[in-house]
Amino acid sequence: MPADRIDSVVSLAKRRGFVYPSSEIYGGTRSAWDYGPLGVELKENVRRQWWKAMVQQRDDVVGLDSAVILARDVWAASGHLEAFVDPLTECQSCHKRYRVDHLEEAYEARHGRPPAAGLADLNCPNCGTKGAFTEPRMFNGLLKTYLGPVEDESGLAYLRPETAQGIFVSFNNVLQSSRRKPPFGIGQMGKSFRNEITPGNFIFRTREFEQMEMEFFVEPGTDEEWHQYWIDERMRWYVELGVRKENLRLYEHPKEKLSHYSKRTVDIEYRFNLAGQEFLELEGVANRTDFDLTTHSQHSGVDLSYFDQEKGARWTPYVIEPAAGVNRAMLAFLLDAYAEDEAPNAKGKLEKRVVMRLDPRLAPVKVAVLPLSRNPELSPKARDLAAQLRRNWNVDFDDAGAIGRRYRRQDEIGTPYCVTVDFDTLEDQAVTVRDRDSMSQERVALDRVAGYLNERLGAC
RNA sequence: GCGGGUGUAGUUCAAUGGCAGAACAUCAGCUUCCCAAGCUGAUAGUGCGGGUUCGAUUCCCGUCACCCGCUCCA
Repeated sequence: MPADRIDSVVSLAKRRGFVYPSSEIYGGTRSAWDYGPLGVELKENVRRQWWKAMVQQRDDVVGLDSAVILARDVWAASGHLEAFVDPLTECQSCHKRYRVDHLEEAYEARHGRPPAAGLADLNCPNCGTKGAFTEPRMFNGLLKTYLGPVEDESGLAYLRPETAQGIFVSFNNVLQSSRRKPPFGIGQMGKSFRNEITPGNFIFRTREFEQMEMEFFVEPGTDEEWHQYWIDERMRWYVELGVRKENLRLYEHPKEKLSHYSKRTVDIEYRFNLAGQEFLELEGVANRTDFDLTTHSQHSGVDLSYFDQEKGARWTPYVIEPAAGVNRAMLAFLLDAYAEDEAPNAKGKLEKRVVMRLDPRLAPVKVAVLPLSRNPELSPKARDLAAQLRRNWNVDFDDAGAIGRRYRRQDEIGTPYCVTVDFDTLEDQAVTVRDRDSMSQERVALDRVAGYLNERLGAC
């Protein structure tokens, strides 16, 4: 893979309308990107494929679309208020975490004065080691807003930093209304917000981003098996949609660095070659144990455990969570689809061709209809065909300029099929269908075009 | 957050303290045109804000954005 592939993809993204810097006419705004006409299609296709694989095609998963702004108590219970908002430090000896202000208050209470050298003067309350604290850090913050007419504490609300909590707090409702029982899952896609300290690297880390999360509820004791199942399942998904196996790898989180809710987390990493690192996280598959359901039971006073009729026992399900980023997935698909090869030009000389080898299910445009030239007979015929095909797929119609150039334009955005209407069409009622990858051409009768494409594109 | 770098048309690059150019791309027209062909024409730019100056795209300051490195990364 060329080292500058990311640059080529970023440039192509802007040029062809996948991704632009947001608010560009005002100088841009940090870490915000807009998805253009092709980007919105690609992103939607990524989402659709996830939903199909994770919800629609499974009997044991149902969907949900919860609110972005949840009750404030949700974030107190989930641990996010504590873990996300305050300056935290960690003892490098025993890896216990503290709020910096708590430590300093405790010191002052004992000595009557604040620590002169700050954290370096403090002993770890747990293991006693002195001066082993990391620099205090504001962890990923929650974005705040104020609801209602007065901007005061009573209206304070948070934008969700993950979609998962909306699932946990609706657990009982879904359980009841969908008549499912563990093992079963609840899937959800949507925007989340994190006040990242260091956003950047194109769309890789942004403060506003989109998640595809699924919480899979299982009986305690079966959780480790299910965890492995979902790791494999998610790897398979990426590969099936065009990510090369050699560009993926698994990363096992070290025990001492696990997040507050997790027993084991395995990341699916992709070779992004960003931020000075070869592999970066694409998706996390976490075993969240019964942490979330238990903590919400305690804080809300509503029992979120499950009564197992068969066994006559009540237990709190463990949760396996595959949590993917839509934007990261889209970038990975773009990077692995990007290819340069050679194709003959009008003079028969080989020239560089940029081809996005996107899986047809992901391609923003499925079919381009191209009359051989702009002509009072060809163009209307081609327009009619385009209108007909448009009932099933995203279709581009283009009659401007040379035919070769129009093929190249479609190659660059990953359109799998080009249909050319030529002067013979007026006689034989047939068109040429050209395949993006094989560059092969086939003559297909006009009234068979939709069927021909349907065989190849299926339910794209 | 720290250090460094870069901001000129959609893109890649020129030039200049005194009218900012080109190529490619885009758009329109001509061409029976199957892989970025040809011809004619058109649209389009000094990130933003100050300062110095008769005059600033150029020099200075600030700011914003992006890139690289470090840091961070539940």
